[in-house]
Amino acid sequence: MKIAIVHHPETTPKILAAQRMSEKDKLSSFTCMYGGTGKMHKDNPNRHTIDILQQMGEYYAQIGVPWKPQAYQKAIGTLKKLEVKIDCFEDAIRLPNIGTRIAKKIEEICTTGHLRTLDNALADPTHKTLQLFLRIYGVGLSQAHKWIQAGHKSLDDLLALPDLHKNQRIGIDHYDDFNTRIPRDEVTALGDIVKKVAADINLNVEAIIGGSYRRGADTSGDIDFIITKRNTRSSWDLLSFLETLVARLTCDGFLVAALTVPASSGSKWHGACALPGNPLWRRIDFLVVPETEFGAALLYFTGDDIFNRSIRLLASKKNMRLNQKGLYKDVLRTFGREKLSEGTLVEGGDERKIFDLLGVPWRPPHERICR
DNA sequence: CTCCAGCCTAC
DNA sequence: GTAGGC
DNA sequence: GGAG
Ligand SMILES: O=c1ccn([C@H]2C[C@H](O)[C@@H](COP(=O)(O)OP(=O)(O)OP(=O)(O)O)O2)c(=O)[nH]1
Ligand SMILES: [Mg+2]
Repeated sequence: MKIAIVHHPETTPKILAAQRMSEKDKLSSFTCMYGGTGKMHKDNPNRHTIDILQQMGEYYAQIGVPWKPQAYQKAIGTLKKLEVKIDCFEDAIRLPNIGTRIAKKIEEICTTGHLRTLDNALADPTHKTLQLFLRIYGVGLSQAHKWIQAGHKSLDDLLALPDLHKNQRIGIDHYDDFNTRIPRDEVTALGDIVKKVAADINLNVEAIIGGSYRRGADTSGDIDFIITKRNTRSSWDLLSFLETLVARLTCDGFLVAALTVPASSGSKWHGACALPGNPLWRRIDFLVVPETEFGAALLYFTGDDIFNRSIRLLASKKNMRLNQKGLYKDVLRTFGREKLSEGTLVEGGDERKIFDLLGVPWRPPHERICR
């Protein structure tokens, strides 16, 4: 029995528990295996570190550095679960998803309160403009950087450009709308309108709101519908319904723009809508799926995106493949993990069965918040 | 040193 | 083929 | 940038 031994921080039970997550079974490195509720204690002792690392990751994403943003996201995920403050390199380096580079940064944040790398980055005068442009729907890194390079500084500058894409123009015209979160009650109200019209067209159709709403969020970035119909076996069986639905909702003045529409093989309609009497345009998505693909589609459209990527990666490690249509087995891949064969469908209809088949404990939607 | 999800539409 | 998006 |  050890007595009177001074406890080094890294030997506290909480840190040991976190270390254990990374060792042993490799499965625990998949965030889909334990999920998350997105709720971090407001008194999380690492909140300042998390905030700075978040900004660092966002910065790398904005300048287009590949993978670093995801790496920061994972490191942040680790810190969010801790109840103990990590303030030195030695403690940080022991944690899963935190290596030497981020451990150093954690120490710098805790001793100086900030990160010089980040301060320098944010001091760049074009950075604010970059952020402005990147929040335009239909504008990504490539376009935003080209416009900056060309000296553009404001949304008005951009509106004068002759070669704006259709959606980029809409994105600029409705810049504030699309960057305004939608309160949960409004999502419910928008949902009721769609459900009513859908039922009026065909009583065998069901419309479910997925996305962040299904995960229980109090505000959403957009509204995501999964639309299905009894006794259907291909999304092709629902395309005529989708056309009718869109036509009716457009006629009613509810749908105000189409952003992307499905090709003959497609199943997703993306556009904008507005509540009567509310000038704000909201982005809206319809995913039409046959009964046989409902579970996989629900899983996909419930997300979050990090959860999806994690569970799909897990599937691929088991020689399977998960997409919005189903779970497939015996998928052949190259040494570079590139898909060579489709594999054979094992399950598409039932969300729970997909979890089971992958050995992932069932997570209700509100426990699939991994960012 | 290699891998990091998987798919769709617009241009 | 590339960009942007879910 | 981290894991394997
Ligand atoms: O890169 C992505 C983006 C989204 N999705 C899935 C998960 C996500 O939950 C769903 C709907 O996408 P959306 O962009 O609407 O995200 P959200 O989770 O609904 O959040 P928000 O409140 O911002 O709409 O599509 C992915 O699988 N990969
Ligand atoms: Mg959404």
